Amino acid sequence: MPITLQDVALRAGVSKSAVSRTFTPGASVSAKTRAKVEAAAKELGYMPNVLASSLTTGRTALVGLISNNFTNPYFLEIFDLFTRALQKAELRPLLINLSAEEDASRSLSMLRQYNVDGVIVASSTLPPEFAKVFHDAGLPVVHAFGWSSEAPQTARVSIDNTEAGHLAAVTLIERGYRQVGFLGGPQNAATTADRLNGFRTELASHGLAPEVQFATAYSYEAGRVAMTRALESAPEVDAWFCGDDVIAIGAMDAANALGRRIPADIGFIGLNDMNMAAWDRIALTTIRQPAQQIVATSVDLIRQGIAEPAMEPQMVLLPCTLIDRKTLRAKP
Amino acid sequence: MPITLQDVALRAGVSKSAVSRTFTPGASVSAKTRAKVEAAAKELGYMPNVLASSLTTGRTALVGLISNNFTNPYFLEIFDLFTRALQKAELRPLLINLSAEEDASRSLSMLRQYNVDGVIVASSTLPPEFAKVFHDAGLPVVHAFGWSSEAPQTARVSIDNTEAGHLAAVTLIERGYRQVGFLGGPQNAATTADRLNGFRTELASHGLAPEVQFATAYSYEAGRVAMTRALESAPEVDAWFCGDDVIAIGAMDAANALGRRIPADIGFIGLNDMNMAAWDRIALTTIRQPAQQIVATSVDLIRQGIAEPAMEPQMVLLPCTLIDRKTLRAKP
DNA sequence: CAGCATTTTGCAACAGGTTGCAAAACGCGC
DNA sequence: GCGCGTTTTGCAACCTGTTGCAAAATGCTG
Repeated sequence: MPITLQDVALRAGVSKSAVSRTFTPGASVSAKTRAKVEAAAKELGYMPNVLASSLTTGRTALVGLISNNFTNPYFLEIFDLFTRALQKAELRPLLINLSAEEDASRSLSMLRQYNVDGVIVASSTLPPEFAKVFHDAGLPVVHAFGWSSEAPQTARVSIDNTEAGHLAAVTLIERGYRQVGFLGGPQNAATTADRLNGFRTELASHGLAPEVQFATAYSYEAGRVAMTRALESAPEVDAWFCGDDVIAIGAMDAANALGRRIPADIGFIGLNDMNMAAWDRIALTTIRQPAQQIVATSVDLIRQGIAEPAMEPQMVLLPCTLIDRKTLRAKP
Repeated sequence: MPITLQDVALRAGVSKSAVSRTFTPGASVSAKTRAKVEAAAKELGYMPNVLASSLTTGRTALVGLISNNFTNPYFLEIFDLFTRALQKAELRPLLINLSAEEDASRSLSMLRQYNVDGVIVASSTLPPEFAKVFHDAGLPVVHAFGWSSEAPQTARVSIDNTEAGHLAAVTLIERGYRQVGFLGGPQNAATTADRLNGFRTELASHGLAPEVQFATAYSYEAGRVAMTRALESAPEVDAWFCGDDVIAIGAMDAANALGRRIPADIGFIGLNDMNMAAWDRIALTTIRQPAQQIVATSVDLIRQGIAEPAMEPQMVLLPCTLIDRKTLRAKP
């Protein structure tokens, strides 16, 4: 049914090789042949079959895009950025949703079956070891948004989470808060430990120690239930650093529901700076991850990894910045 | 490098065909051969190469998932549902982001190059004609969330938008609103006209006519600017039906910014019922689209389309329901 | 125009599978 | 053990492109 190389060759009166070479950048074809082939191809509406050519070239331009963050609106922004960046790089994202999948290793075999050129893991809750599996299978991989300081050596790009924790602590202290809390994302998330660490060390240098709680997921509900519990068990805390904006929103709604006003009675600072954080009714003071840069860098790294498989996996840390809105009281 | 059919055949002491047949459901292999092959395959860690087999079978299990709604959080829920449903059906989503792409037709050629088995268009702003292009190219296609009553005949699944408009009008009237407005999504969106139509006819039967406005996109900002303008030009309107939840949120923030209280001074009803609509600080009264069913049906239709390409494209309309929260005053 | 270097071309093998067909093996009744 | 119908098996061709290699064509110099 569809037009093949053969058809075009026949039509143009040349060999299959000539046609193939016309569509292979850098191959040796005379201008005359090229013209004939292109004319024939156009007439017939020919498109080379990527899959067939992948057989010999070993390249599919397919990239596995793996995530399990489908309840956190921030990741819609991330997917938007990733798909655009990949498209610009002429790479095609094969999207894998690991939210419900217990058996993550199956995704490896699936991606191998499709001969993907590389894999991007966009998640902070998938363990770094997960990314390593691809690396060990000889597949270029980069882990975005999932840095942990003690993770194995796969390429990754993220903010410096220790630094983020530090920044949160500095900010809270500067605003005069002394009884502070840490409401982290899932305890097993790669990033949580570093954030807590940075937060703790900075507080310690002021002789303070945080109340520590964890939400069970990066979601509104998880933030809400964790904060409802926390307000019970540690009512004295007057400012919380939340490991994620959506958790922060859930937490704030929990606080409001218990009659606490923000920021008059209790302050909140989030992390991510998703678009929604700027909405009037949210107006969340938060630490911004440079999502655009993280994504651009990740795609760059994956391209390098594809072009130069022997290369050492690179790890890049990007800086984060404070975005001041209305959920923390002003500097005294 | 990777293990091939050949390797397994050699190892198991059988022919290539025997190995191939072992991995082809329904093919004729004796239990003994199958056992030998499976053992050998396991030892070597063999996985069939889908791409190679696609050459002869013409099947890739790849499905193009096309959208341009990457700023509306509702669509993260949609992507979550789609990826899961597709995965369950053993289909792989090749994700295409058309947000920035002016030349939509390029996606057709790209998807053809990858030999996708089918295409799902998940968008209300891509014109029905866009879906038709795939249909005309002989590719099974279903258009989800983009029904328009006068669209060409491609398979599609959606709520009955006329009915949704009707339901919104009935609800507003029942609550005693008489000066009502319609703040639609983009004017060219497939669904907008039907919604307005249903809304209008029901109002007309009560001798009323709505103020009509359109947002330029399905986004918070678009809703906000449209409502800021509308509150200026039609301050007398005391309840708005918004063509989308996120537009409604932007609109409500605009109203609040101008000092109007919700629902005391002005009421809002949205459409979609995204998870976020239930958040305390939003608590949006809205019309729920049965997203789960729309997705499940779409995936079903695409499977049918793949299995039985000659089949007539089906069109299914699902019912929507009112979810009452706090942005409309109670029944008098 | 011959002679030589360079570029272009087609052939055939190959990538990793699938499948129609005929031959081989099997199962079973007698 | 034989004959017959079924099932299983392997061969070889094929799916759509790519590529090494040698032959053919071209360009250039003298």
